Amino acid sequence: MDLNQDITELISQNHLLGSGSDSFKTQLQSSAHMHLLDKGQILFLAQDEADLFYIVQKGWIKLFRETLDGTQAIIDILPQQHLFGETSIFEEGHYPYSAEAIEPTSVIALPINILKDEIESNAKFSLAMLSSMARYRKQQDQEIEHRTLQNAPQRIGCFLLRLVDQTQIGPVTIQLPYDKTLVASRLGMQPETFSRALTKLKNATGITVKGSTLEIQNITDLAGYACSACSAEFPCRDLKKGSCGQK
Amino acid sequence: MDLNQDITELISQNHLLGSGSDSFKTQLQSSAHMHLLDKGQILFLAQDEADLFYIVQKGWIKLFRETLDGTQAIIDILPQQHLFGETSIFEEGHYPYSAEAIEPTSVIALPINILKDEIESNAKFSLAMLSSMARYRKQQDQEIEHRTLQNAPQRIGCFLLRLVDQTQIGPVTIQLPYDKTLVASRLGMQPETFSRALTKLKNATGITVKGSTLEIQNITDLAGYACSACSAEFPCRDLKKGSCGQK
DNA sequence: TGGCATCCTTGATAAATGTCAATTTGGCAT
DNA sequence: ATGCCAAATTGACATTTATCAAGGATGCCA
Repeated sequence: MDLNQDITELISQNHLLGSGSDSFKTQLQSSAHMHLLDKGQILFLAQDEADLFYIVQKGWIKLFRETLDGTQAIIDILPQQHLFGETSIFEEGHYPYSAEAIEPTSVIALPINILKDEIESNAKFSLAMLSSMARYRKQQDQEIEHRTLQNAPQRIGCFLLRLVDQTQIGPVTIQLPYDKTLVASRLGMQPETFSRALTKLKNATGITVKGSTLEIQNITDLAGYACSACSAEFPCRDLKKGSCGQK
Repeated sequence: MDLNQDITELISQNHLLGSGSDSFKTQLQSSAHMHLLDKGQILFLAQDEADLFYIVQKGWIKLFRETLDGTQAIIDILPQQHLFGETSIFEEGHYPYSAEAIEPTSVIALPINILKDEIESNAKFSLAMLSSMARYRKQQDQEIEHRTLQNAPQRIGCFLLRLVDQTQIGPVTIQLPYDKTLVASRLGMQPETFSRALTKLKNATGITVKGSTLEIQNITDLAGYACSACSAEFPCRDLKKGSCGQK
């Protein structure tokens, strides 16, 4: 069947899950379920009891937390292939964030117990988990640094640089992966600030913007502008891999 | 000897190292060296080759990274007992940050290979490492949220709350652990902003300030002020443990 | 094709934070 | 005690970002 085929691939292609034992992968596969989510649909809320973890099969998942008055802090916006919800293993069985589909999205639900057992019984796998956590941690460190040192236009520039093949030289055309409003909140700023900051970035680096399609004339110029307020040297090789890490 | 005594205790009391095998601890102990650092002395720089990791024995260690123009982003300021430098295991053997003593400080240097071997050979230990990383990760998530949602006075309030026993009710006297300038940079703001924000906090919550000694009249008021812009409910039990996590 | 909802942009203004400069304070060593 | 140095505060001002309000663009569905 097509579905099983897909799930098998998703599991084995995932950096973390793929490094598990065969029996682990078989077990996962046989208990996997696909969930279809509408745009805006909530998959789970922070503090919910966590029996399942997920892989994004298609679409995008927004992870966030919110204060009592409803203000949201976006933790991340995950593309295909990404794992999420698995850290509840270390959170006494509760999700540490809420998850919502930002467009029609399908996810694969997998029992978290199977993962937990594999971590505890397969030393090699727990090392893989460690290195996956380490990669994530590095990303978070970078994120904090960016929020501290970069202004709005620079954060946008940095975001764009991660969307492109950084070894390329010539002009590149890229597509924003989701709404500008979402990019804004992903970068911790208001939509209005994003809009104005993008204009500034345009004037400073010569990129062109048409809707959600951007053209970078000169990657080096963009990097010079964005990365001057960052401790990581360009190209950000760490981040390229990091951005495919697991949640 | 006193020194060996101390090191033995430091190692066994550390949440992570203490969970290692006996031979691991013996090995660590026999290759441990004490380093004395003056105020302002650099222990290592980001990107340095990492053969050693450290425990703070006495004093404070500032972890930071800086951009080309010398602007610093403080990652953390570590008190006694804290581990640091160990994540270079996952960074191809290079330190991901620089470390500096902010006052006369002694640290214990330990060979990172011993740690690496223990992680790879002792499954139980690698689980402990995992949970230590998970705790840290949670802290980082919180940190990002705070920077996104809290303003300067609230961040200060939150910082103060973590210095006190949050279950207490009556007035509490606390001592800032280090310079206000450092607290400011730890919270990602300028010294001037810190000073003014502390005045605001004073007016809003009735705390009193005399030099580096603060008195909180009513913890609940302070929490109401600071935690209203935070997704974690007060008291922040996660953070209390988290703040003793490893680096 | 028209209409509608959503997203995006822009303007005006306010609030928060950063920057620079000038004092003031407080601790420490002589 | 005195003087000195670093830390802290305060004022004036610039910059950045947020907020509120209005108008324009875009895409989708009937």
